[in-house]
Amino acid sequence: MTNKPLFADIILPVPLPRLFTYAVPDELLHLTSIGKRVVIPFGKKKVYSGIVYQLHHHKPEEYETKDIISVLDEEPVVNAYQLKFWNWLADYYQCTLGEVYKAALPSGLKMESETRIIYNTDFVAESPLSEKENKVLDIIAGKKVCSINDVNQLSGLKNSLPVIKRLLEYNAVFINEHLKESYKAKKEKVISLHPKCQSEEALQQIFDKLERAPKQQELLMTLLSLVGGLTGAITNQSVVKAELLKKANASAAALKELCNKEILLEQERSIDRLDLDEKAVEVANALSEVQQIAYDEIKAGFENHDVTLLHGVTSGGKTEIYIHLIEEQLKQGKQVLYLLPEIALTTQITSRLQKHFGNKMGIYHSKFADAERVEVWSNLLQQKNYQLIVGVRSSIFLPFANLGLIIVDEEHENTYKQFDPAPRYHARDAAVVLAKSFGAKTLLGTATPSIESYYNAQQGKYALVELSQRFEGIEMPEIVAVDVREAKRKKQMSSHFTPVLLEKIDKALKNDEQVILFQNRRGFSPFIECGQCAYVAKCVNCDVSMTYHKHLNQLVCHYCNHSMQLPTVCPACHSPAIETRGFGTEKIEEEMSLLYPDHKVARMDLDTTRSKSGYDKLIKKFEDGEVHILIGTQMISKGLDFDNVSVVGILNADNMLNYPDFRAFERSYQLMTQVSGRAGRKRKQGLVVLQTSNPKHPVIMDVINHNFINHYSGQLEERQMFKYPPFYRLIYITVKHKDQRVCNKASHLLAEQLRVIFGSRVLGPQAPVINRIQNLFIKKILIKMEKKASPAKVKHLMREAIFSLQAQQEFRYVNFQIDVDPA
DNA sequence: AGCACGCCGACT
DNA sequence: GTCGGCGTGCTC
Repeated sequence: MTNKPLFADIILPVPLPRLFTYAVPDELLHLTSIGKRVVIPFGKKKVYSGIVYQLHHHKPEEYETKDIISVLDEEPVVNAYQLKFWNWLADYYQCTLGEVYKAALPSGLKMESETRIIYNTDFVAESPLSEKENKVLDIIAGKKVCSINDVNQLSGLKNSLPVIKRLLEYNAVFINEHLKESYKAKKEKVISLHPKCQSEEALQQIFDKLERAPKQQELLMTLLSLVGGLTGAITNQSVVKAELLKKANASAAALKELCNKEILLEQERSIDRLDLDEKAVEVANALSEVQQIAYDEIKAGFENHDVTLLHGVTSGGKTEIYIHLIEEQLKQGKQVLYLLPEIALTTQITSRLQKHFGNKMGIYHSKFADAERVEVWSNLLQQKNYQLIVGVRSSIFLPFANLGLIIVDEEHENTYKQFDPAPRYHARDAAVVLAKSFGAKTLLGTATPSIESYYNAQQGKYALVELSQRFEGIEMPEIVAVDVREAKRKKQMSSHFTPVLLEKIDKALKNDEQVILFQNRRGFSPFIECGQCAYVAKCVNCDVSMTYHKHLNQLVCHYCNHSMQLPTVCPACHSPAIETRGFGTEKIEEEMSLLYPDHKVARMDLDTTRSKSGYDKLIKKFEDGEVHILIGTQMISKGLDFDNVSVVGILNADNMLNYPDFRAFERSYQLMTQVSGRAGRKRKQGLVVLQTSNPKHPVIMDVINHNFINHYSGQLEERQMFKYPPFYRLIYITVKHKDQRVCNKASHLLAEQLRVIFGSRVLGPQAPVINRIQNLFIKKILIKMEKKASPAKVKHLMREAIFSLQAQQEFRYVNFQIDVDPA
């Protein structure tokens, strides 16, 4: 048999729309297989790790292949289900496999080369070096081995590359490309009883021998108590070294002595950071009658549907139903994925689930260290203990092997849609596809279904289960709309608060109850304006006004984070009459503190919860009653349960409703209903005060009446009339370029070209509300396709049009990005 | 996307 | 002259 040379098509973390073919050298033949990571040279000097996508014998003709350097894995890190799923994603959301790869793997499993500069200790200069060369060489000599970045930083030079290059020519330094693997298994030292001493008699003798060494004796005693007594010690249980020393208050020397005497044994154990011990697990609570009915209906729905939508009111006890469903899957040895929007994935929900599923449950969260994500990944890969994964959007990429169920909680949340960078995927929709590939079911749960999902349910594509009673007979909150315009006219407003709201807050605080105030805008005020000449401070990079943040005393751009000092006089007319306009959470916080000096006010928004602990701490404080008034952005609307909130205030319902987007009403309804759901628990009806200048607005009426169906049918009618989802499929093409003229021209030509094929389905190009972000001008083209049109064909034609445009010199650097099913 | 290469103006 | 900016082309 002749051995034909083998080639591998590799997925690389580069945004190029193709795979790269490498030759598999003979010595790696038996090691190379699909789904494994391989190290390959790329370009002149880069080294990457990529994923083997397929193997074949077709030698590429147009170019010489390079060889694979090495194979990193003994077993594939990506399985066949995943590769199939990646393919679907790349195709549906119009991105490259490389982009999917980048999004899918935790960075610890991706490796990029880093150039290392190594000092030549034998170097003797033949001719004197320049000042710069000397400086750089000294730095390298000092560190022996360093990266280009190190040199740049330490030398203060903007670009030290040319200098390094010259040093390289003199042979003063060497260079090698080194793959760095950022993930390292964490190790810890553990102590156990030495095997020689693992019997009762042996221990007795040892204690006798140690009579004159009380410190060592105490150490041994402590070990015994920590492992749970004599039996624990004899069955070889171990204790973390640091913990033992601390508990016994002993010195390392004493411990060393015991190890030398072969009484104790010190070993290194790589900890998974995951607890592998079986934990006591709580049995799930029995379902209430209503919950039981919903549970049965969900199961019945799965009989003949792949997807079931559970429409259950806020605090209807959905989680309890989920727990029962998960339990059932785990009993059958199936895996479950429980998806939550980023912000809702809090200790509140995870600890509740952990009680039931103990160490069978893994958490996949973007705020966790990457190492922990790698561990979740490998735990699943090796099919260790994890059977339930609770995670955010990106957990759909985990290496599942036999999924039985995916739960998408808060299905309506738009944070399931990734916007930047590609892949611009919707985790809910992708989850349905993922589940299908396993023959598994998907459960969508929410109190405020998205129009799309509810439509699918109404059409019979999804099964629909309604859970309309709140858990334990808690009443739905009473919602009152207060007319801000009228209050303003009557001069009754104190700042941004109507008398009704203040009165209710007073009452709640007097009763020792808590208050939540919702304002969907962070910062102090959304813009500052000169009272003299109407100058408004704008971002230098983006076409937006700068938001004033008082605690920083700075103006911040919410699009690019550019910040600047607050001017003391107007930059345009030099008048000192600079005024803040509008209001954000920060201002509300300040005003509340002034109005209620005896109560603790806290604010929860992006600025106060940048860290994971910041968020948890705030919630804990509020739960413990340390904070009486909580002010927040939409963050507070998501999946939080508080026991003692009697009043919720929505400070400005209008700015959501007026947002120029076809989903503005849908989103407003969802947001207001979800925020309202935070009010009232345990035998007491909560109150929601909704401040608006248009109390008769249909969306507000629907919120007040808890009338989802009316809201839904109204929206559906509009969607049909104006050609929006669920009747039409939307695709946005965003055109970006730093030169406005080029951007305009490119977008016009593209729209024209598309119109030839798609006619009036093409809208635009239009300048978005914010037409410049980070110095790039933006135009948008919208394509509205009938649902029945083949998306594959549409996308193909669209790609062709973009491709032909990009082939023109003028538009070579124009950036086109495609967003399928935009949120 | 990076990153090298090469051309050009600015400044010791 | 060299430093650094930026436009252009390439990656199996």
